[in-house]
Parts: sequence; C-alpha cells; structure tokens
Amino acid sequence: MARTPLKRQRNPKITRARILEVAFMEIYCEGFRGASIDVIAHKAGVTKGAFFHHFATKFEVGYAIIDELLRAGILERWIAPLARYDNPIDGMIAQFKLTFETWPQEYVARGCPLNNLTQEMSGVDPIFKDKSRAVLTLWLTETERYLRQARARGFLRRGVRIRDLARFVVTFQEGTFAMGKALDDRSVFDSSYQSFRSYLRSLMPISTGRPAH
Amino acid sequence: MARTPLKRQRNPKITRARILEVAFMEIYCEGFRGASIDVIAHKAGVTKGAFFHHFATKFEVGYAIIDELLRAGILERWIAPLARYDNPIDGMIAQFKLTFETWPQEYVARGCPLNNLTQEMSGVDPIFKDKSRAVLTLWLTETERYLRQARARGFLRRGVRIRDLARFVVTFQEGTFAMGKALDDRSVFDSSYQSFRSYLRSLMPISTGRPAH
Amino acid sequence: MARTPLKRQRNPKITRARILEVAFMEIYCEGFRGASIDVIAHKAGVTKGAFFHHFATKFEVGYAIIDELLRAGILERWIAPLARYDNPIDGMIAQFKLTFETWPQEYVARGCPLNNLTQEMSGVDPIFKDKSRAVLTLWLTETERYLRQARARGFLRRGVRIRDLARFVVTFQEGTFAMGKALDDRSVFDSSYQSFRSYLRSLMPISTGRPAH
Amino acid sequence: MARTPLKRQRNPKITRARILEVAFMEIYCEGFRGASIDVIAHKAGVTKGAFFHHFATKFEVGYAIIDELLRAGILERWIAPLARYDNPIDGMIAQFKLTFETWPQEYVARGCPLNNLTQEMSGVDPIFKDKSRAVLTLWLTETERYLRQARARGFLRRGVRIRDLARFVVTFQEGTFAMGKALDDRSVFDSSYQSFRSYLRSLMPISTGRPAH
DNA sequence: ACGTACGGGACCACCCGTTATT
DNA sequence: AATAACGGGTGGTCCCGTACGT
Repeated sequence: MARTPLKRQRNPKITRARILEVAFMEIYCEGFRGASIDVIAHKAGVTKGAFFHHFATKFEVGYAIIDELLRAGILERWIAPLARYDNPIDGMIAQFKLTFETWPQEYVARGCPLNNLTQEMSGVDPIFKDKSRAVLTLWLTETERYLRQARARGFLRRGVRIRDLARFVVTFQEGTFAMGKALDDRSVFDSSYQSFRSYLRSLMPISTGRPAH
Repeated sequence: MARTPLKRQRNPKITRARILEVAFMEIYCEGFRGASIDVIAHKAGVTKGAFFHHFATKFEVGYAIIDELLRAGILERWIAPLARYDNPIDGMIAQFKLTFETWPQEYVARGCPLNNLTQEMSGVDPIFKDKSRAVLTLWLTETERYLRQARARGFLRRGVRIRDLARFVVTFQEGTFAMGKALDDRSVFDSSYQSFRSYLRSLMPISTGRPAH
Repeated sequence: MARTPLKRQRNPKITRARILEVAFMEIYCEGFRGASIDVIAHKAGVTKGAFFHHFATKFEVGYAIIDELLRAGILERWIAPLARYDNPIDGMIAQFKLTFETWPQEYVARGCPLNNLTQEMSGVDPIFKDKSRAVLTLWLTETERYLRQARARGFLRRGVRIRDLARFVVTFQEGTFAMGKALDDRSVFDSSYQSFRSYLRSLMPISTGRPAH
Repeated sequence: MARTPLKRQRNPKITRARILEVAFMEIYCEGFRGASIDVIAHKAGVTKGAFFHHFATKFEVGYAIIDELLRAGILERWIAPLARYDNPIDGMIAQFKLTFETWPQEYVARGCPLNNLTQEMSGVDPIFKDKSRAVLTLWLTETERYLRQARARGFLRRGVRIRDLARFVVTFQEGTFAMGKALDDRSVFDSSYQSFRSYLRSLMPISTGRPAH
C-alpha cells in the first residue's frame, strides 16, 4: 500500500480544540509563562503557523482556556450537580467531597487550573483578571442561588448571610487546592472536607440533626 | 578632617539586603518569571555583577525570599502575636481581622507573596516546593500548638480535631488572599472574617457565650 | 425583474484593481518590506487567497505598481502636459511648479512613490531595478524629445547638451522629492522651483528675455 | 603548544565600532529592514548578546549610523574641504566632481547611504526622521555659510538667494545619487556635474568669466 | 566587592506562500 | 474566483549566566 503522504488535515474545529487542549495541559503543568508555543504546537501536531492562525497571541489561548475550558469545568463540577439535590447544602458537601476525592493524584501538586492561571496572570494582564473574575463571579452567583434556595427550603438558619457563605464556599475550595498543591499532600483534602462539612452543618437548623457521618 | 570619599560604600550586608528587598517587590509584582534580574539590579542601584555576587542564580533569590522574608513575615504577623492572647482562639480571630484590615489597598490585587511564589514555582522547582512547604509547615505547626493550648485552656470543644482545624485556619487565609486577588475586591476580606469567626466560635464550648460582636 | 444577488461580485478586474490600489498605498506609506500582504488583503476587503490569485508573489504587486501605476503617473503628470506647450521649456517650468504646488500636504513627507520603491528595492531585486529603470528611461527619453523640440524651435541656446539637460530635469525632481520628504517641509519645493526656473532660463537665448516673474 | 581557549576579547570600544561598521555596510547593502541582526553579529564576530549590549535595539544602530558615521561623512566629504578654497563656488564645483568621480563603482547602484536610510525609514520612525533631518540641516547650513562667504567675496551675483541655492546644491547631489542608483549608470554623475557647474557659473558675476572648462 | 562585556539560547510574533476546499 | 487552514522559517528582543577586569 502506497504511503499516504501525510495528508494535511483540514479540520479547523478539531485542530483548534486540540491546540486548546494541549495548551491547557502545558500551561497547567508549566505555568503560563513556562509554557512554550513551540512545544504546544509540536505536541498538538501543528506548526506555529497553524497555531497563530487559530490564536492571535499566546494570551488569546489563555483567554480561551478560561472562557471555554475552565468555565465549563466549574459548571460541570459544581453548578450542574447541585441541581440534583433537594438539599443544596448536602449537595455542596457531597460535591466538595467528590471533587477532592476524585482529584487525580498526579494533579494534587498542580492545584486548581483556574486558580493557577489567575494567580500568575491576573496581576500581569487586565483581561486575564477580567476573565477569571467573570468565572469566579459565575461560581459565586450560582452558589449564592443555591444557598438562597437552601434557606427557602429551611436547610439554613435564618441569620445566615448568604453572600458571605457563598464566598466561604468558593474561597475555601480555592484555599484547599492551594494547600494541597503547596504541601503536595492530598490528606489536606480530607481535612478541608471535615471543616467544610462541619461549618456548613453548624449553619443548619438544629432540627435537621443527622448522624455524625 | 579626612576626606570622606563619597564613593559607593562597599557594605555587602546592606547591598545584599537591598537586592533582596527589591527582588521581593519585583517578584511580588511581576511574578517570579516576570521579574528580570536586570531590572532588579537596576532598581537596587547595583549591577548584575553585584547581584550574582550575592546570589548564585535567580532561583537563589527566590529561596532567600522564602527563607528570610516570608518566613519572618508569618512569624511576625501570625505566630508571635498569638502568644499575647490568653485565649488563642480570640487571638486568631483578632489577628485574622487585623491582617486583612491593615492589608494595603494596592496589594489586595497582588495577593499573598508566599502563596504567589508557591503557586507559580512549586511545580517547577522542587526546592521552591520544599521551602514553601517548610514555611507552611511552620505556620501549621505553630497554629496547631496554639490550638492545643486553647483546648487545654478550655476554649475549644472536646471533639475538635486540632490538626484539621489548624489546616482550616491556614487554608482559609490562603483562600482569602487568593479570592481578594482574583476579584480585586477587599470586601471579600470582611466576608471571610465573618465566616472565620463564625466557624471558630461554633467550635467553642457553649458556656463561653459572648456578645454578638 | 431578476433577483440581483447582493453577494460579493466576482469581478476579477475590479478585485485586482482594488488590491493594486491598496497595495500601492500601503507600500507607499509603509515601504515595500513594511507592507504586509495580510494587511493589504484586509484593507482591500479580500482574503489572502484572493491576493495570491491575482499576484503570484508580493514582488509581482510591486512590479505591477511600477508598470501600471507609476508609469502612468509620469505620463499624466509630466509627459502628456508638455505636448500642450508651444515652448516646452515653459511647459517644464510650469509643470514643475504645478507638480509640487498641488502635491498633497500629507504626502510631502512620503516623497515620490517611484523613488521610494526604487531606493528600497532596486538593490535587492534586479527586476525591480529593470522596471524602475524602464520608467525612468521613458521619463528621460520623452523629456529629451521635448528638449530637442525646444531647441529646434529656438527656445534653447545652441550649446546646450540635451542629454545632460534632460537628466538634470529628472534628477532634480527626484532630488526635490527626496529633500521634501527628508525635511518634511514643502518650502523646499518652492526653493527648487526657483532654482529650476532660474537654471532653465539661463539656457534660453538672450532674446527671449521676459519679466522677472 | 596548548590550544589557547579562544580568549574572549574584551574591548568594548573596538567591539562597538566593529558592530557599527558591519551594521552600516549590511544596512547600506540590504536596506535597514533587509539587514538582519544575526548576520550583522555574525559578520562582526560577536554574538547577539554582545550586539544587544552595545545597542539596545536595531533602531539604535540605525541612529548611531546617522549620528556617528553619516554625519562625519558629510563633514569630511563636503564641509571640511570647502574651507580650503578661496572661492567656495569653485570649491563646491570641485568637490561635486571629486565626490562622484571617486565614488566606487560597486557603490553606484547603492546610492547615498544617508539618502537610502532616510528614504526607507524617515516615514516609519520619527527619530530616524529627526536624525536625518539634523544631518541634512547641518549640510544645508554649512553650505549656506560658504555661499554667503562667496557672495561677500564677490563670487556670486547680488540677486542670488543663498537659501535657495544651498538647497539646490544639496538637493541636486541627493538627486544625482538617486539617479545613479536607479539607472545603475555612473555616466549620470558626469551629466550632473556638467549641469551643476553650468548652473553655479551662471550665478557668478560676468567679470569672473573663465574658460569653458 | 563590585562593574561590565559578552555568550548563547529561547521565545513570541509575524510573514509569505501553499494547498485543500467551495 | 475566492476562502481559509496550514506550513515553514526568520526576525527582533530579552534573559540568565559567565568571566574578565578593577
């Protein structure tokens, strides 16, 4: 059979997606500045010409990662699942646990992709800041929505301030990722889970008493 | 009177300290990779030769920043003050408040220097990871020590797991810095304070009831 | 009445002309090397594919600019008008004045398009050299023709060397454009006009005395 | 004898001068944009690191070429020699002749270095424009000075406008270089010389009649 | 201890041109 | 005829580090 002359693939959507995926991984592993376009292009099996056809600058890939991948990640991992719970508080506790329990061992020391990008780039480039703020705001807003729902359904005490609590929920997750990364020790995930559950339960009405786990 | 030569004083200690201070600021503002040795040297009023005389590599300054500056920062800002409280829980709540209340406005969007460095570099260089882990461990260990003290003094309920709580205390501070940075909004500092205090108080014995703040 | 589709008209002639016009302007403003095909295509409202459909290479546009636009410019601005004068010397003086008086202010600092292209590219590409030489030769030849006519009609002194004078006429115009561009000061145009007229009149027979202007 | 390990030369003045000289030649031959820093560094026997130690940007070399080399060239080739003539008009005619007679054959098609740089870059970068304007202004000013001297000494007719004449002298030289380059024919140099002499003599007082050459 | 010339490498961006496709 | 994906390659810049010199 004649050697097919390495036919040039011509599928822009797939090419772009592949570049984006590879770029995400490279940036996640090496940091935004540590990632090299040459390497990304090479690993994605395209040339730099193709790379720059799909993304005008390196920053643009970063933006796309936030807008397309990380945002979707939050939606999938946190927001969408909450809809399945009658008691959103239970849902949050469960999702918290699930998130960190299923977090791949090799990524413990890598932390949260969104947090990494934000920490590294939000001070450098205002668009990065805007975009990560947008995703975080989405995360916060949706969390707030579910917390309000929880309160309406009687799963939260009257005095609880929804806004502060939503911020706690997100803040503590980010902090947990950061600690896991810094200590490279996933046992902090469980510690965090214990505290997370403990705090949230302390805000439930007394009547909702339930077994200690 | 002898001619006092105005020529540059050759005081290695001072020179080193100045370089370190400038490097810290540059790295804090631009990130480790974003900071340039040329710029650091220039801002410190020395040449690159002087820089490399005091620090063998760029990484070495990073190490020194963690070992000397950031470690000292934790000690001063958190650990040392706790000794002054009879009730360490009150101390932590107060120090949490103080830390974030006095955090300069222009640094809100810059976050925690230790966290920044760790996030950016711990995945790149093992020594960075070791060193930041060491500082974090110090922070955790000392916090644990005071928590144990608190429990011994009856300021914590029996069932509270000290290790988890210590991790919470540190994790939540890191998370708070990260959120403040990402959202560039210091109002999250107050939200975090409310949650922090709320959670810690929920772990106090009931008898210790105190005014609503 | 048949549906006139508003979709892009596929009129190769017009497309080509538009590309050529835009390319001329870009190259005139940015220089040949400074001009980008992407930008030209974009400004012409076509894609790069269309560009390369009409011009095999970037150089080809350059050639077309000389062959079609610049050559026509010389004919219109200089050669054709001379035919309308009984005394070609008067014609040249008048056309010299007209050329520089009507030269748009915003193009003073841009100089002569032909001269620019020639200066930049004649040393790089032999075809550029040939083509600009051809246009210049046309300019020189036609000027010579009119000068000979002038001498035949008694408007030039016997001893005047036609070839040298023709070269002077062209050379000095190029020099004037270059000076105007370099100094970005159109007052040099008037200075040049004074010298041009002064020199040409000094070559007229004495009898042709005329008012001091 | 042991191999001397290619001792690193450490002579900044010479290094800089060598880079500058090579850069001048490369830019003169290839144009500013056509010249490559890699090639310049290589031909100068230094690395890019050394290049950028001496010149912060490519533009800076261009600036230095104008400020240091081209300016000196005008002074040496034109201004200084005029001082040696009792009759500056004769001096200019003689220097005009000398300039173009001694112009190396292989550089005829390259034109005037100052003119080349100016034509290519003055429209692109304002500093280039300023710097070349400064050199041209020097050239014009000094020429004017000698013309005034000539008039004072009775070598020019009363009515001659010094400013216009100075501009003519410079403009026509630039034009001559441009024509020589474009036609790649040094015979235009002689044509220009004839016209130059002819025009300047036409401005001398009648009494100063001299042989036809 | 410090100054500075210099080495060598890497990175982002761009650019011209080709080719598959409609 | 015209589009857009893609190929390669180069170019300027900057950066960390070395080593020579004082």
